[in-house]
Amino acid sequence: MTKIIKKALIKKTTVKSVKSKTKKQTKIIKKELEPIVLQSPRGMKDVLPVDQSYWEQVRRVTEKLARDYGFSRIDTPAVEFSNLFNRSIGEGTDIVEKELYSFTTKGGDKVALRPEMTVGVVRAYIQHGMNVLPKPVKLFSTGTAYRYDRPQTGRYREFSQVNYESFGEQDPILDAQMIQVAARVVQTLGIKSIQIQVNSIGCPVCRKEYKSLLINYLESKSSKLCIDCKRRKDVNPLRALDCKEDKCSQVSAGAPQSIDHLCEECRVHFKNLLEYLDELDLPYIINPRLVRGLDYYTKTVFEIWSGSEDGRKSSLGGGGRYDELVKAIGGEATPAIGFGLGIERLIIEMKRVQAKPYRVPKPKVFLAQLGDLAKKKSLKLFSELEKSGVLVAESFGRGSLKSQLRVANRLGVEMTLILGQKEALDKTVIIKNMVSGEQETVSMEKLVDLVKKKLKTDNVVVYQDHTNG
RNA sequence: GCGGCCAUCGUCUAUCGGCUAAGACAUCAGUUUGUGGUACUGAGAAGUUGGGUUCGACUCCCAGUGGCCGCCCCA
Repeated sequence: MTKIIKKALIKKTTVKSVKSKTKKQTKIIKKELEPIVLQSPRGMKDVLPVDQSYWEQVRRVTEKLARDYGFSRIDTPAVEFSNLFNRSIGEGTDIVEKELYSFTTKGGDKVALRPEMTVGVVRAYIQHGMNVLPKPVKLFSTGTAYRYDRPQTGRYREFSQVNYESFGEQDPILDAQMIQVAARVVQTLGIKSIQIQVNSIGCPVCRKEYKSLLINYLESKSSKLCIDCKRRKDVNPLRALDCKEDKCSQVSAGAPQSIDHLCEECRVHFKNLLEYLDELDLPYIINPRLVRGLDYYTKTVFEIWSGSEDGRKSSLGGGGRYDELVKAIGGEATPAIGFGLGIERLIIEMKRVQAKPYRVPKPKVFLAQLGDLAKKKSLKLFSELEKSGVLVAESFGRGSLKSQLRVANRLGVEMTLILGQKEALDKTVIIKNMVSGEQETVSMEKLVDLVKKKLKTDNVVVYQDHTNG
């Protein structure tokens, strides 16, 4: 970025010295001053038309399930005050420490692009006094989030999430239901083989005790840890349990596990959750080393993983309970739980398992026009068809009938309406059946109804064939 | 933030220290002007950027940029 500006500045000065007097040349020079890089910023992708069928499918499924499970939609800004994230996600976390897109506005406000969805929803919940609504308050949101890290497949600096949050209910039945919703979303999208990982990291009280226990343990085995984990044991000891180094996993195998050191309340909560999950027939595995990268979680944490056997597994999303968060950022104490799923990751997985995307309806009628008068009339005819609900394709810019029919053929339409000079004068239109090639001339007045009728008849035939077969 | 691999038309690929950079698919136009497919003809379309080595670089070297993979982290 700075490089480009520098380059431009350098060019500017050199150009000035050889600046010509003619206007034309100045114009060309001006163009050179601001080189436009034809490339989206790092880690940010265009979602192209060819991919929209997958996105549309995700939108449909996630929104429908949100409604089915009683979630109301909420949209919050992509930008929030920086300290909202610092306090809730945690000062020491990677997300805040090195991945936050933060900047100061012209007015001097310190703001940041949201690195996840939950915190903004919680802020909105408090700000708008949603605590007066009947509990639980269930909110669904979807949008982009931003993290400044190194892009890879399924990991972008701008990425999209769907997010489900529920406020005001502490019963573990809700934990189970949220996990169920997450699994439902993923599986409804066609990703059947998934793995649900659950864990409990306790409440602030028992987690603190467990933490010091773990630190003591790691301290005693310090010599057997890798360099990273030596650092981790002080910063975030729970992370050391997740290290892939051989020697570290040996150490962590013998390490105290958080679920063995929960307080009575947390232990019962977790036990009940597991019972609900059993009741739901949701297969899960307890991953005692599942910790999440955000500080606000308490008790239940979970992740949904794609279940590919060929090695490559990726987390599609996750979430957990955050009973302390609402109070921590200024609301009244409210138990809550939520989860997010990464849309890009869902789509990667859908493609991998060849899940069906949403089929966008295609036009079955093509409108071809020939000659000046017909061209003028065709514009209105098109809109009349559109208004009556008929999907029509056209290629008004093309001159020859031949090339228009070629397009019609390639689009695979059922019929082409031909409006030529002669027809325009007679107020008629030719209907050409693209399968049989038969043509008939009909009056302009009857056209719309006739087209609709023809399409309908065809559809009926299709349905009949279907049921009989 | 660290390490590794990669970079040619819209897409996929080829080639070479001398390049007028080749092909396929796709696109557009046409094959006597009011009818689709196939076929045929033609057109447009590329070396990521900046330096260096060299008589000469798309090709070799360095850096930037971007992508991919691993770590870290996570969606």
